[in-house]
Amino acid sequence: MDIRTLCLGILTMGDATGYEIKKTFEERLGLIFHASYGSIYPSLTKLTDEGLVSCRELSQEKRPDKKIYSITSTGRYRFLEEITKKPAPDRFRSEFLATLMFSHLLPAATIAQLIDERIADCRCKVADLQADCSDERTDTGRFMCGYGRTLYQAEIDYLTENRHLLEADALLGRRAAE
Amino acid sequence: MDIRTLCLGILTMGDATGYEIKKTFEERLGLIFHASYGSIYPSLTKLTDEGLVSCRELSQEKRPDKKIYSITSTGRYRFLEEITKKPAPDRFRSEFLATLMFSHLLPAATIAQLIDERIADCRCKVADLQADCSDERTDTGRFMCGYGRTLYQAEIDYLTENRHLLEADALLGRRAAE
DNA sequence: TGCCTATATATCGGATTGATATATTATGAA
DNA sequence: TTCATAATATATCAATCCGATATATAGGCA
Repeated sequence: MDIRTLCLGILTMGDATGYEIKKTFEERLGLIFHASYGSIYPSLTKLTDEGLVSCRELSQEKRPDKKIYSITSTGRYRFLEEITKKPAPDRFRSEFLATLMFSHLLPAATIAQLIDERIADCRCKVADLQADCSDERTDTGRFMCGYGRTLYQAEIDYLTENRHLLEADALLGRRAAE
Repeated sequence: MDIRTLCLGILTMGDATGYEIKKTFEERLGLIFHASYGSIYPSLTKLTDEGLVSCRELSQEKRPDKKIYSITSTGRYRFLEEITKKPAPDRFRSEFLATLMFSHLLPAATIAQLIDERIADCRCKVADLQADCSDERTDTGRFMCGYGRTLYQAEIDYLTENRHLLEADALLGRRAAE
């Protein structure tokens, strides 16, 4: 599944412009999938060429012109085909964890600060998700919020209980380097 | 932090060939960061050009020739600079969750099977990490294993307790489509 | 007045993936 | 025995995607 397919998915929920699709990615898929204009606009052009979406232009007076995209019936069928395929494994990349892998090369205070900031970030995300959840009207929406909240909370708990392991390696590494 | 930097980090642990660096990514950074040959080999070439690593060639009799890379002192310094920077936010992409976002378009049985398979995958990963953990000799290694295990277990628990929310939406969606 | 945010489209360089090519040996199954 | 495939090793290519940047207008606010 690529961004082209997910644009199609977003259009099953209603017509939208490229700009609105970007907002949907941020607001509703933020936990799951990211997409930039640099991939969304070319996707929409390609989908139009393939007849999976249609496009009507709307000139506005006080705003730049809009291109409003609608999914076609071919597009709807293609999207169903795509989401019926076995999903590819998750892709994950964490510079935070990559840094922690080298704890023994860093001062213990740096590691401590890094973890403090991470925990603060996670708490912030838990709070945001908690707030969003009450606005969600579907069970699927609530499921997604809960999913994020649970995993962020699990991370907070794990970091709090096990950070001493890294802080110990940072101290040992320093001593070894002296 | 890019793959170039992480190759440098792996070389702080000892000399290695491109092939061995790839194995290290899979075995020790599998949870955290992925890299393919298509990014590792060009990285090593560039790092050599920049003087951050050095390279000696070793012709082998019963194997293809090796290029063994070593980090230089400039490289070591550069790596420390890089990991002292504030880490960029995690990048995450899940086709599994993206599919679940559209539960209402799929039969309840498909959703159920998808979640069953996901739980099986997670259990498998928890078991692998459990086994790996006993081989780890550093606190940092044990911390990383524990981190993965905790998050996969949290996912299993959440899916088990909340899958009914999605299965309900799948049934509702079907009924609405009829 | 100046600055930021929001609306809206578009493109470009650079990073990265996944597949493929090439070549040899070892291992295990049929 | 024979066939397949895993392991060792390097390298490149098309396609994908991100982050930054360009362009333009309007509204809010200090």
